[in-house]
Amino acid sequence: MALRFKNSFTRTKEEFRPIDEGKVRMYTCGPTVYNYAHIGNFRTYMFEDLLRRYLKYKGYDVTQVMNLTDIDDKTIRDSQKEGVSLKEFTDRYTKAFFEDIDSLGIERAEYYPPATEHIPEMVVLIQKLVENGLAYEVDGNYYFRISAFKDYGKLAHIDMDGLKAGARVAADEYEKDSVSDFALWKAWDEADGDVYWETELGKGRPGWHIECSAMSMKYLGETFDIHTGGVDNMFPHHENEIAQSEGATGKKFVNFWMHSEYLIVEGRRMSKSAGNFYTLRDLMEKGFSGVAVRYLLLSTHYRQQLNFTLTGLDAARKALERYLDFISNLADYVGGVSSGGEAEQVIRKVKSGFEDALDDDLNISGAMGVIYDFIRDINRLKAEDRLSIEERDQALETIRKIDTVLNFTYNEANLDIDEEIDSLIAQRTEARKNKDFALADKIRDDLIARGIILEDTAQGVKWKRKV
RNA sequence: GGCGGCAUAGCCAAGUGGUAAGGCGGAGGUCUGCAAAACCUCUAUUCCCCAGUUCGAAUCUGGGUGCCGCCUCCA
Repeated sequence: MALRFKNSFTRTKEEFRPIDEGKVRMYTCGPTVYNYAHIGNFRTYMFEDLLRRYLKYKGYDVTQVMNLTDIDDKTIRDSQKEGVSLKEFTDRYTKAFFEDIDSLGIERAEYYPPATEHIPEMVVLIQKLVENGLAYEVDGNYYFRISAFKDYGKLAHIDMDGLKAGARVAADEYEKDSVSDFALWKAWDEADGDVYWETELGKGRPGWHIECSAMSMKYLGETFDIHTGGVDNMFPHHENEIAQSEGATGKKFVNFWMHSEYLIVEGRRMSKSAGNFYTLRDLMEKGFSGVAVRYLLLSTHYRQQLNFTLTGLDAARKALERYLDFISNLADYVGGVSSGGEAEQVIRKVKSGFEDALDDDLNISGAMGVIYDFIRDINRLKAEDRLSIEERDQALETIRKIDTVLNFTYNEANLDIDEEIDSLIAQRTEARKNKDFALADKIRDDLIARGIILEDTAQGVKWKRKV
């Protein structure tokens, strides 16, 4: 089956073909570094991680760019509130962002351009828009003239004439030609303090949308393959990016637009302004691991709203445990007789099922379904001692290949041997030998309280950390 | 007012014309000192409601009900 993605632009599933054979260039809207990112943000980054990992699994050479918005109203406001420089402020949250994506096993993009390091590129782009008659200046502010760009609204399918002139239009934007025109460059005012750039456009700072146009085209070219973000970015942000980019180059900006749905919490919309959000750090403080959060965020299809609950996170943790135990127990399996071709069939089935599902617009639920079928089938052969060493190795190789996409095993490196635990296990083994089960069980319970789970197997005592 | 999405078991969720995947939870069993892990069996006569098309519909059409999102800087 061919790889197909739902293209938000055409609103249909289309076969994916990159511009350059074997290479994919993608731009993923990144964080505004003014706070710890919440799990809704990470839901989107997780979808993008799945996308890039699956593209790599399919053999594509992926170049991904994720911007870091380190200059906007919020970063200025909050850094001033704290009395620290913009740089010091945004550096702190940039660092936190990278720590968090590491905790979640999200693979690094090739480029993380910060907006503040690309002011000259933005200025050039704005000048070009002025030249093309698509931008105008009022008191040092530059705006994009939407009425001059005839395709405006084609991504979000919004008819500008039909827009309700509503209460959400800020009162202080009266100087624009049209309320819908958006800012490309904002002239300095006192509230900006020492945050400004002296440029050919004057003293000021960029608008929000322009950074994505400038930086995406710098690193990926004027036309590239995939652009992603949360659905809320579709309008106006992505619509504006198209207007800015195509208005400047006259070329098609992006071939495939992909948008992830919201994560909601207990059935309600989560947002930074509503204050009902969980950061990754909040969940880790409650004792959940990054990989459990990863499992939850990854295992719901990206175009489906994900209703986050702590109960759901716990269910995800348990399902993940089954997956991890499968791999770990399979690796320890000493082998039995050959299954006579059954294992091979099971392996073939999971490979094709996994790929067919993900080829179909990243249908992760379908993919997880066939993986759990595979786990049960192999475990059954194991239970019947009908899995040879060779077959075991093939099964292991298969699940590990699959795991390059899912990446649920990245915490395994943490399972380093702890001398104290070994010594307690030895004490317990001795107690069991002496039929002192009360002591043996106490040691086991104490370890469980510390997140260490013991299993008595035919090959001896195994231990693992709670995920 | 405009645009769009969703409704499948206690919970999460796949399935877009051929007779309901998978996970969590629950019940019983095998194994075990007891557990854990694993395996086996069971857990939706049915997919929000009504009507229609069809040999056949969770899937298509029409109508209804309920929930949600976007409509100018929120992933």
